[in-house]
Amino acid sequence: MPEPASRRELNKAATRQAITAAALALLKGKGPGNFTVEDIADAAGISRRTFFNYFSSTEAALASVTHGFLDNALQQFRQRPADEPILESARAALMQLADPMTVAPLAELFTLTQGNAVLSRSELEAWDHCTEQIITAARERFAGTPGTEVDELYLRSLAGSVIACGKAAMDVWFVRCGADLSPGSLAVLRQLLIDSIGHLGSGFGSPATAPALNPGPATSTLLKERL
Amino acid sequence: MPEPASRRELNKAATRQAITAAALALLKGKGPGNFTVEDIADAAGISRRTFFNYFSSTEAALASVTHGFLDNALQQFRQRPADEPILESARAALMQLADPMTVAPLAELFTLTQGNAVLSRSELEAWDHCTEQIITAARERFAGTPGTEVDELYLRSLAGSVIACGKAAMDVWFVRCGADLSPGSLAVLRQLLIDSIGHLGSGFGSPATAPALNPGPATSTLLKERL
DNA sequence: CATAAAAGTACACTACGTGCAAATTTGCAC
DNA sequence: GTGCAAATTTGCACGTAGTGTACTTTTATG
Repeated sequence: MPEPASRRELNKAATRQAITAAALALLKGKGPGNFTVEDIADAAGISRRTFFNYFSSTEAALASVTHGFLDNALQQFRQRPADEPILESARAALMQLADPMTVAPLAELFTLTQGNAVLSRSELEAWDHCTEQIITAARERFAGTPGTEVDELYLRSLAGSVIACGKAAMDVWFVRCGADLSPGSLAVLRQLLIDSIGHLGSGFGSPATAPALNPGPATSTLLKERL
Repeated sequence: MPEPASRRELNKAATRQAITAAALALLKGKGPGNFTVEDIADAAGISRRTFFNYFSSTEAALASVTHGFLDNALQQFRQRPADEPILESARAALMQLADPMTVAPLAELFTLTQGNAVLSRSELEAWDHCTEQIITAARERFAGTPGTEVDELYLRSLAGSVIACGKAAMDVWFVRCGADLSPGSLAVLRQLLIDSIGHLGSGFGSPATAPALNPGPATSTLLKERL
């Protein structure tokens, strides 16, 4: 699909973009809960009704940021070689999240919604949606191996755990570095993602105490797949 | 706290119970989205305004079922011995969920809300809330070991993964057994919970194909803790 | 240019959630 | 049981959310 860029598609994409931009601007300017759908519509130059043609709620409009963010990782996961250990694929996909351009909007959104129950609810939904898609992707991958039936429990446990680890890494990163997008901060995020998947790969058998000044071994000894 | 049972407390608890019961009855009778807060209030014998004194929304009233369900497991987790391998504690806590009395309301709720986006959103929130509480509980446990600093990433990854595995087991169970609460069905759930935590404990290293007719080894070889 | 389809808009309507003040119930002392 | 203070319920009003519907504008196509 190189050129589905008809005028209509472009307009819709532009409108959609205008809405999320307006919503983010209002969130930054007035704080969560202090603006209405009508405010967003006015700022985006559309009618209130049209807003609802694009998003079912204010939170949905803001959650589109997270969706885009996670879709990015999912896309990475899908194009990993099928014979690669699945945790390695997950690690590679999550690593994509540490890209400045990618995390920037999410980091901003995260700092603005911290501590707001209503908004973080939509965030949860986005992560869950991503989990479902990973389950689908992983199922398709394993289905490629003929003669063996796919273990639904394995799939769902694995996908859920991977997402949980990614989320944990993001959470710890935000707490530790705030919205800092400097190379050093992103390196921290990358390491956190590696370590969380590492913990997962080692069955959480390592001690629960921080390696502190010795980040090396935690990442080097973990991803020893059994296949 | 053996007797905080003043008249006021009892009345409030009764009202709260009446609300959730009315909400569940309406959910069963009319289906999700086909009844209003006013309907619930009428059925519970209170005013619409009073409903909102107890719950912030219809979904919140229904999610209280899930909260009670998960609080049960959390309570189990808290009273496990502190020197026990943490995954074993998690397994024991999750095992509590396979009790007929405990799962019954959740199973009913689950079948009624299957495929309803609005309602499952509140369910997600409940699971996430439980995750946060497990993180707190686990942090307190590890903090008991002096001289060692607690690794936030380990904590959050672990708690998130455990919850994800519990959720995965429940999902698979519902798909496989529906709302069946027979001893056999509960045995299946118990085994699913054991297996999911087993996968987690072994770092998801076992092949992704179902053991099929050989359920034994999957559970016996997994929980080999490294401590 | 004609015309059909797609997208945006105006309007009306139900329901949600909350602040507020009046009314009712409960706990407690006398 | 009477009086009184605190807790709880209730009715009312208000702004906002979300949706159905019919109407207008924009875009694609011949």
